[in-house]
Amino acid sequence: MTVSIEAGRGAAAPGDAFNGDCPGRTVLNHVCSRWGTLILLSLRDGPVRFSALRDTIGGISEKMLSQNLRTLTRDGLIERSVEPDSPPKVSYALTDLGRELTIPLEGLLDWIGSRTIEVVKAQRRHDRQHKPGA
Amino acid sequence: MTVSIEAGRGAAAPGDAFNGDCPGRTVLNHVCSRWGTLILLSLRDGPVRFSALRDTIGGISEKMLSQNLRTLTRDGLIERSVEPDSPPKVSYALTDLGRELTIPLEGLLDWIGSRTIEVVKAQRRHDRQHKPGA
DNA sequence: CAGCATCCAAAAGGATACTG
DNA sequence: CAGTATCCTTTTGGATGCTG
Repeated sequence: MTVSIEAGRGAAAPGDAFNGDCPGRTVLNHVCSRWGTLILLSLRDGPVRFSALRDTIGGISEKMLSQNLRTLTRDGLIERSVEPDSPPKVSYALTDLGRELTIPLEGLLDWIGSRTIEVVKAQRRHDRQHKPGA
Repeated sequence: MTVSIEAGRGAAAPGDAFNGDCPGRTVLNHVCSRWGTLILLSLRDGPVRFSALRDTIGGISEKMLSQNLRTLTRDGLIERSVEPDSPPKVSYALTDLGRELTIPLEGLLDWIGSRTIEVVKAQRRHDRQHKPGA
């Protein structure tokens, strides 16, 4: 089995995302999930409240938002804080760990912002060539 | 309903990943899917054959590999080429568009490689505090 | 307001069998 | 080798209703 482990080391690198059994894969899946990236990026400019997140991220349900928020909090990437008011005010913010992560994520977002048009063109080109319709 | 488009702007930016209806969201989902990121990153060092990809990406099934490969090809991010041999040799390579994308993606992978340990620690800390067992 | 629980629909994903 | 097709399981996600 091609599980080449760094000579001598007792364990495979935990951060190896290519290895389906490594924690790194789990982290990748949390961060790079349907909603994870958008949630993290929504927090770039400071703490944001639950309802604001829901409004910022088009199409997310409260259930999914809540669920992802819990996962990312557990991962130490974001932090939850409650102001004991009535009605309650809960906001979420990036931790230092999470903030590091937004650097490549922002690069990804920027790329999408500028290159999506190219992708759409490619899709159309592809569809024309492969569905020579009648 | 509630399709509030940012007032003032003539059209919603196609690349706005925060908007659930924009092509940018679709692109984000293709790139940042369970397998998309790993496939793209597997192609960093040049063309790779189907079976090699399957072996590199731990846990992926042939079905998912094939499916994602088709999607990313349609998006213009990777390119499929066949050497007409018997048995056939098919390989996949990044396009210029796809290569740009690997820059932030690589940043993400690097972060995972170096910070996964911190994430695991955070998870354990969290679990200890929230499951005060007995 | 922020959220969890429940129920149900839809999509992703895996195993297997089969083709050029 | 490099897939496709089919079937079936698992996961994801949404709608709704209820709490502090």
